[in-house]
Amino acid sequence: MMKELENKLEQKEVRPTAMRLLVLETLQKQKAAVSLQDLEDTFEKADRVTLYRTLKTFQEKGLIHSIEDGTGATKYALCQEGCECAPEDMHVHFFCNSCEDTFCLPKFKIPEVSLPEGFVPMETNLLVKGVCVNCTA
Amino acid sequence: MMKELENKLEQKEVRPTAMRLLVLETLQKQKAAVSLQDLEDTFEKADRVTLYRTLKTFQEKGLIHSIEDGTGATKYALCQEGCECAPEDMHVHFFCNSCEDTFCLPKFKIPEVSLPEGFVPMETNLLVKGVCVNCTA
DNA sequence: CCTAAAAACGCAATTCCATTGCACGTTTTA
DNA sequence: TAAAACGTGCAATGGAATTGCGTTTTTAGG
Repeated sequence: MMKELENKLEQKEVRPTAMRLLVLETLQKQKAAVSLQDLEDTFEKADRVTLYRTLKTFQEKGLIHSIEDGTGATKYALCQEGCECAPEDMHVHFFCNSCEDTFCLPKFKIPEVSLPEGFVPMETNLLVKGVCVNCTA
Repeated sequence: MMKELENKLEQKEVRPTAMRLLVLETLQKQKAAVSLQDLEDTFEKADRVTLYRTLKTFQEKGLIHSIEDGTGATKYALCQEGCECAPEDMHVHFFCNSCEDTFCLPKFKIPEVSLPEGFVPMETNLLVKGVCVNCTA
């Protein structure tokens, strides 16, 4: 199983260190996006900066993407299957006002947006706030 | 002219102090959204906190709205005519990667987004990043 | 196998932005 | 006009992101 994680890292040209494997494993388990603080809480022994740089590396290599959900803390999420984390492949993020979790909704594409003359779009982020499926019950 | 500004404030139940009139006047002149830092640079004599609270008041009273453009600093913009700054009246914001200005595009509505079963949307923010009309030349 | 170079890590410290507490002056209102 | 409410300025705090640098670990070459 660790082998799978190793492969995943190596495919993206990220050297599979112990720390990185653990972080990747954790990210895979999550249903919601995680913040740096969340990771710190998960790995109490690990250094904040190491985790920070791990996330940064993952992001640069296209393993994860970051999300600004308005809470002030950046959240991170692995892209699910089918999502390349590429700018063109834009999906929706949902922030739950109740549980304050942020979800990545790769299956729900952002509709085309019309812009004024001369504005050239490169990437698009759509953040929907509301109540998530776990909190509507 | 100052009278107009005064009226605008009073209509929103904001008492027209000297500082507030100046800030409002400045905001009206802007084509792009401004940050607290921008205001500090404009009014070097004014206190950061006063400007901060002025913006906060304006926002609470519905004169302006805030924008998170991913730069870390919150930007603020007056709503143009026709925009009520209400959650339902959602418009697009455009961040220029070149000049790093953020524009409010009230004429361009956010298309309806479909969400998974059980997710209830309440407000929506669409941030498009790219190159603005001033930088495409 | 050994060593030099490169990469990752850990700790300390800094920066940037947002926010709060409190004292003081001004405006409103009873 | 006195009390209360409000606005302003200064000092200080807090949270998150980020950098510097020395140490450890890993990699690649001899």
